[in-house]
Order: sequence, then C-alpha cells, then structure tokens
Amino acid sequence: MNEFAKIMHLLSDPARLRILMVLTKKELCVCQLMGILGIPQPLVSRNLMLLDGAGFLGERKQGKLVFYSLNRGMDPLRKKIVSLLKEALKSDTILAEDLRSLQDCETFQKKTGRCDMKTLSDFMKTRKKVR
Amino acid sequence: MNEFAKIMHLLSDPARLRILMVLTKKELCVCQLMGILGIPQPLVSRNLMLLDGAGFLGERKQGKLVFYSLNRGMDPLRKKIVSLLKEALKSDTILAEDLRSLQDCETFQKKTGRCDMKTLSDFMKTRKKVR
DNA sequence: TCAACATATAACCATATGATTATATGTTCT
DNA sequence: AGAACATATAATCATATGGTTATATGTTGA
Repeated sequence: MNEFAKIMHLLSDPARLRILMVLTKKELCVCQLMGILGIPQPLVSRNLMLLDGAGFLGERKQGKLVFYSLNRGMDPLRKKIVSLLKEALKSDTILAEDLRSLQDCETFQKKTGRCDMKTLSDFMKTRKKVR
Repeated sequence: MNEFAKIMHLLSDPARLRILMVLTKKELCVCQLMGILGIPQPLVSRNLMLLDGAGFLGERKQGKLVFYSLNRGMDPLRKKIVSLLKEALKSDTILAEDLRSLQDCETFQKKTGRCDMKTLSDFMKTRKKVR
C-alpha cells in the first residue's frame, strides 16, 4: 500500500511526468532534457534520481554525459503504469510540445554535432521564441 | 498534464487508496469507513470529498447517513486507473486487513441492526484486539 | 596539472499537505 | 423546539516538497 502510494506520489509531479514521457521516446542525457523541457539542471538531475531510484529508468555513462532511458527490465506493475501514462497523456498539449522540442533538439545536434549545455539551451530558447 | 498529475497526487495517500479500494467492494457510509479503516472522521470526510471531487465517487444520502460508492459513470481513464489500482493492490496486506474488517463490520450490523459511530467504532476496536 | 564542462549534491526558502482539534451544519426522534 | 447523532468545514500545526542557488564530484582535453 505504502510502496504503491509512493509510486503515485512520484508521478504526481508534472516535471517528472514530462521527463518520463520524453524518455519513453528516446534515450537522452541531462543537458538534452534541460533544453527540451526548459527545466534547470539540478531539478532535472534530482527528478532523474527519483525516477531511477523507483525503478523506472536505466542510465548509461558516456564520457561526461549520462544518458537516461526507460528501464527495459521494469516489473509488470511499472510497465502497466507507464502504459497507462502514455494512454492518459496521448493528447496532452504540453507533452506534444515537448516532443516537438525533442525533434528540434535532434536536428540541431545532427547539424552541429554538439551536445553542450550552453549551446543547446541557448538554441532551445531561440527556438521557443520563433514559434 | 497538470490535471493528470493531480489525479496521481490524489492517489498518493494511503488513506485515500484504502477508502477507494474498500468502496470498490461495497457502498459505505462515513461511520462505517471510520470503523473499518480506523481513521478519524474529519479525515475520512475530507478524503471522501477529494475523491468525490475528482470524479471517482458517487454519494447517496439516507437520513443522517451519507453513503459513498464508486462512481458508475466514471470516464474511461478513471476506470482504467481503478483497474490498475485493484491489480496493484491485489495482494496488499493492509487492504486484505481492511476487507476483513469490512466483513466483520457487516456481520456486526446484521446482528445489531445499528450503524452509529460510537457503537461501531468501539466494536471495531475490540475486534482488532481480539485478533 | 589545470581549465572547461556535465552532472550530482547540499542548503535554503516558500508553499502545500496530512493530521488533529474544535466547531458548524443538517437530520431524526421525542 | 431541543437533544442526540452523522457529517462537513474551519483552524491550526508540523512536516514534506518543489524550486532556486551554490557548491562538489568527476570527466575530458590542453
């Protein structure tokens, strides 16, 4: 009961929901998540730790970067929860915007080959203004 | 996104989860819930209001008593959430204990025909000691 | 080794929340 | 109408949490 309540609480924060949903689509590092979601780095990190600690994520280090992704080996309950989230947020406007930002971030990186916080977050800011 | 996060938060409290799960089995009034869950009345009331306000419950007044039950007309999302809760808490020990208390409460009321807070909550206390 | 960078952790504050106590509302029965 | 009772609401307090700022850790490359 209490364990399940804790999972629900974990998923009661929009920032964490957004992170989880974006990671559903693609493995991402912290700086990418910052840029895509427009959330400050310590907050992204902490929420990643929380989601990771609850068994939802996996991580992979590559040099300076730490890539987070959906944990492949989630237990059935968590899998069901993630399915429910996807379904529930299928037509969510904020998530839709996040996924567009993800696209933009990818094309930017393909062009520039860069993944540094400053360049990326500056780019994402201008991008949001353009729209 | 934010609306969904609010639903998650609603379900992040053990007391509310217990209330919702017990109401899954049977329509109950506030005093019955008090006795079964061992939760003080204002807390039961407030949590019922919250669950009701979020569309999970229906209520029916009968004299002094207010009976709450699962809302039949829940939207598909909420129905899925409730199914998930049932599944997730299928073998939860606290819920199992609550359901036993529900049984005891029913047999007590069949015998005595009473549903008053004092008698019921006194009985439930002795019952818990007996076990 | 030092500088630059990505990420993690710590410290802090304002706010939100759950639990409790007290009180109000509303119903039944005499 | 008044007493007894069931439920709802208000007030209060301690705690937990999200957001922010500052700092620490760890990696890369000069």
